[in-house]
Amino acid sequence: MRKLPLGRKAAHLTADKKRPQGRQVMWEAIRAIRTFTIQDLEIKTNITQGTLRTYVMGLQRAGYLDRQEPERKNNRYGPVRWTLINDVGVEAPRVTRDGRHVTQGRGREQLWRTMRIIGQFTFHELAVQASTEELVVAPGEANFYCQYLHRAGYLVCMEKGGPNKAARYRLLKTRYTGPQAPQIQRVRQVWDPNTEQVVWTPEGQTDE
DNA sequence: CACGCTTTAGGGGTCGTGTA
DNA sequence: TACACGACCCCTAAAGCGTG
Repeated sequence: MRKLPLGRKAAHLTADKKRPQGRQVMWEAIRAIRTFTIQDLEIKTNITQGTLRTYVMGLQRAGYLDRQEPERKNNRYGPVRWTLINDVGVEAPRVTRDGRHVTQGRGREQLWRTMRIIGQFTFHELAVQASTEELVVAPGEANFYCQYLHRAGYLVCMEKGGPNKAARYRLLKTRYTGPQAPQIQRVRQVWDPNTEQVVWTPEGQTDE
């Protein structure tokens, strides 16, 4: 039995429905049992204690969990018990191990949401509309995202781009698959986390 | 149980080149 | 000139292991 590869796995691998991964599984288990020890979670999720611990600590520091100090008996401490005190729903909170909320991915989320709201746009317009006080979306980033969503069939081109003129795109209503923004992965394939499908690859086949 | 270290990949962005 | 597009870089999340 060889050790599994270390490190983070690609999104399209971890999103396998049969083996939903990591944070979401832990969060669902926590919501199900409300008060628990790390051992309880380990039994319920089959996830190693170290991984459970990092997430539990992050949740505690971010205010989702309450920690009850272990009782001391026979000079030994019992296991720490944790209680869910801030249940925010089915989506697992994204926190670091020191309790900060993760902001990565917000840019794409804002672009995706904005596309749906404004309907049609050039990448310049999209970047402006998607920008907030906390996070300014760079036009280049909006452009990049548009290109890939166009290839993947989410966007149709209303007017071709040209000199001094950015292409105008429209989001197909039927291709709004859900609130989670499609991701462009390192390998340049487009992954839709809503449908859990690869919707475009550089090799060209987009349909399954 | 807390914490530090390591590894791999994702997110976000810049930059260079080709082109109309 | 401004857009299209690919190559590359930096930071860090996620997951695991080891140690005090």
